[in-house]
Amino acid sequence: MSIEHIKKPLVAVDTVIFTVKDNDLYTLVIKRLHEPFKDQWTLVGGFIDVDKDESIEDTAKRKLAEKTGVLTPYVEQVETIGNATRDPRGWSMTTAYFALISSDNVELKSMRGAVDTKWTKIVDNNIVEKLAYDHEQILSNCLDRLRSKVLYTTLPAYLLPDEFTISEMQKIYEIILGKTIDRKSFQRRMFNANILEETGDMKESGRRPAKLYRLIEKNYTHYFLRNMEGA
Amino acid sequence: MSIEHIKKPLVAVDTVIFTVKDNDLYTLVIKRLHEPFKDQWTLVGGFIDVDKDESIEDTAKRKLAEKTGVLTPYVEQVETIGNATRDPRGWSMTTAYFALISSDNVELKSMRGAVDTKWTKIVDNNIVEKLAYDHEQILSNCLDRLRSKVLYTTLPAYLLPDEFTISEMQKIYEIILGKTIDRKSFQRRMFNANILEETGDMKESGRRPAKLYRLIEKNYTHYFLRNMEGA
DNA sequence: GTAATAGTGTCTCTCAGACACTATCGA
DNA sequence: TCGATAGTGTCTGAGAGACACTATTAC
Repeated sequence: MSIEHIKKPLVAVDTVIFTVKDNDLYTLVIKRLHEPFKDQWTLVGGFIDVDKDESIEDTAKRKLAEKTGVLTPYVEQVETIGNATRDPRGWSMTTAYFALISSDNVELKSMRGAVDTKWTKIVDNNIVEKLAYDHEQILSNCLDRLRSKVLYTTLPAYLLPDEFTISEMQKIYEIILGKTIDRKSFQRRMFNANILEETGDMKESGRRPAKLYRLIEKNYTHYFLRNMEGA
Repeated sequence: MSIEHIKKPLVAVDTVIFTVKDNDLYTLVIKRLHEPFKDQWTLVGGFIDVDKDESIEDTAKRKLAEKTGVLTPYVEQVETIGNATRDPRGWSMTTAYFALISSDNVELKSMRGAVDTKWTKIVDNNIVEKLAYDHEQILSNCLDRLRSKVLYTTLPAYLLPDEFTISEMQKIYEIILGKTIDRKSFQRRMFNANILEETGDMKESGRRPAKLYRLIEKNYTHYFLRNMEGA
């Protein structure tokens, strides 16, 4: 059988991009302009363009750049779903990624009056918008991956600005996990990991000023040997 | 732009199936019968058949069943690689899985004189056969995933027969990790996890007989909160 | 002074590593 | 008896959770 005669599935990429703003976790959704599912919300994604994209991760990054206006600092592949029923147009597959970006760094193209793109708050594992296709399942799986990694990595650092206080870092962890963490335990864990250095400056906040830190290695993720309590 | 005009990539599935026999970890490889890469070894895989396969995981399981003769008890998706250069026939992608099976359960179709399929030993992260495409990279990534999961899960149980001694279980862990584990620590960890029950029988071996155990829940994987020493 | 947040001291508990000791088999 | 493997007792140390205490700011 020659390769030309194989019926090929439709191939897409979808990314769940997370950011944290104030006291909440947000993700970016887009309104579809065409059928199927016209006017419904979806994740950031699209078909692979064999002419434009050198690799599948390029597709993810290109779509993200188009929607957020910046290069996303962290992108991780989560899963690929493919079956006969998820798209009414036929057998289709999608590779799902999740991305993290500091809300300080995101140039909110989407918030500049664009009606077809918006950041939506994640409350109790869900968002108010109904998502088309199986995108709610994908969002849920990406959230699970993020939450489980938060228990044993320093991934949330990608959600912080370049300089931050230890309390701000802890707050990000707490927002993702949806629960509070003991301050002393958190600080001991982070300081022992040797990933932070003091900037020398303090953050003034009206109360006692806090030391500012930055990551010693900007794109390094530390893996701890023990989980934080996940129960 | 209509959906029919999008140029679609080639889509394949490849699986690294592991088994442990005697004192070594093995994986199944296949010799290609056609160009490109005719007569070179590859992983177990093939193109998605949009008519036969309901889902992408079905493809993986179907290909495995064809080659091993049995339903594989554990299959996990690892990654999807897609780019313009990995296949000389054009932009192609593959979703990689790894599978685990007890050497007792595998009906070695491949060993019954088939010259195009064989189990090959993994020594130092590698096999003697050179693999076509980027399959060595895929093998390496699946091995990494397996090794890292062994440090905090009971996944290796899928490599054991239904009834086994705790020493046999430990041996599997040691073979995968390539290092010895303290017996007392290992037993404490497994017994505290509450995943094993005594069968009541003993395994006679010429020396002191050992208690036989089985999994309380056959398809449950326990996740520990702490890693074994991975350093 | 108070309120609020930053920062530290320290006790307890869990569990992994290390390692020694005992038990039970065949020869 | 010995050699080999099975099974257990127990000490140590790392690090997480809990929680109390001190420090520094604005008011």
